[in-house]
Amino acid sequence: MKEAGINPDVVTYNSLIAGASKHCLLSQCLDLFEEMLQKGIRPDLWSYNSLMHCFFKSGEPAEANRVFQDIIMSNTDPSTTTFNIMINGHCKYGYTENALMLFRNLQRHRFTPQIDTYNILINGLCKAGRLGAARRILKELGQSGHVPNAITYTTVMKCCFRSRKFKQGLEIFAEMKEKGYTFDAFAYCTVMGALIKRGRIDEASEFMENMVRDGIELDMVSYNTLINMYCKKGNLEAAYNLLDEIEKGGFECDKYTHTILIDGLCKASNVDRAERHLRYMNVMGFDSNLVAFNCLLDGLCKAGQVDYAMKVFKSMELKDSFTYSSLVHNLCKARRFHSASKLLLSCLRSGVKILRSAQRAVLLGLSSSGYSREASKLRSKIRLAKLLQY
DNA sequence: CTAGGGTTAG
Repeated sequence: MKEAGINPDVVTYNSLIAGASKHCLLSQCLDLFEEMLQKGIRPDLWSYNSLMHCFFKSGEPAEANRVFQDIIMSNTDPSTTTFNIMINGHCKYGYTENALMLFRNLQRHRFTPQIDTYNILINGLCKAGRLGAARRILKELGQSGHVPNAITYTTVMKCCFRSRKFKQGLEIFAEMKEKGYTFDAFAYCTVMGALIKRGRIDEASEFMENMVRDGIELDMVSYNTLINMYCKKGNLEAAYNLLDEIEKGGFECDKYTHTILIDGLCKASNVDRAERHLRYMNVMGFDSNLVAFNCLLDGLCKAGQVDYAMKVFKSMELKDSFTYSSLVHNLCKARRFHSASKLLLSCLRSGVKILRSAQRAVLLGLSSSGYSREASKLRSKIRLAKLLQY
């Protein structure tokens, strides 16, 4: 455009900023913004909305909030999208109270929330584990005169599966069908994912067939679900064949694809190949391989290579509660109760949440192998940590 | 040109 002598305008810059935001390129977002100002092009609400979104996506909620304040203080009126981005961002970073407050403020003013806003809030509350609040908003949605759409249904269904209300989730799916909602890949993948997790592979298979019969084109998430299905069946050959097909079709495998395969290889007792695959993943430079590492760690332990697993564990730069819970469990299984206890203590000190079942395994292991004094010491430390949390 | 639902691990 520059070479052709066409001057970029605000829409040009907004498009670029949106693109950068989509790929989490915060510094490019800011550069574009700066460039725009230097050229004397005034950013509009779209620019600010995108910038806010980019800050949220890049883990800078405080900065996003600052942009929001700027919008409010300036002469530009925020749009519903502005509020939607804020509500979503607040929930994502655990500020569900702020999200709810913003929502209530909207209701008090001239913005009647649209179905999209309800969906965003319900989803945010569900993911933050605030099911009661989510249920209340869902009820309000019903009373508001808006009709829940496919997104609402998928959101609530996913929420049921997450909170282990499996039957209720399937009922929502049935209700969706009954009411004549068209199923898309989102709804199908939600249900298939839940079925696969519970080992009901054949049923998941049937859903996949239905999906194809419905004429829904498979996207990368659907392919990942299918690969996961093959892996859970133990058919790694089929999974790898599909991988080739996907790439021939012009799709690009993502971190989910590779993580699913790594877990599949571990579960098929092929830990060596899993480790090679993880190394390949690292060479490819995926933004996050934490889940893949967690899978490998578990696989190594289950294959009896606990020492090596500990070495890998120490080399990891990123760890989460999955890492610790699974390692503590596996150490107990290997009857290494003192190592498990040490690891559990480090979690208590750093505030990393760890499964209660893993904690119980350590306590039980210590006391049953003649270390009841250590067990009771650990028990009181667990209690203390719990008290300090609040 | 902006937001929102789906796929992975203990």
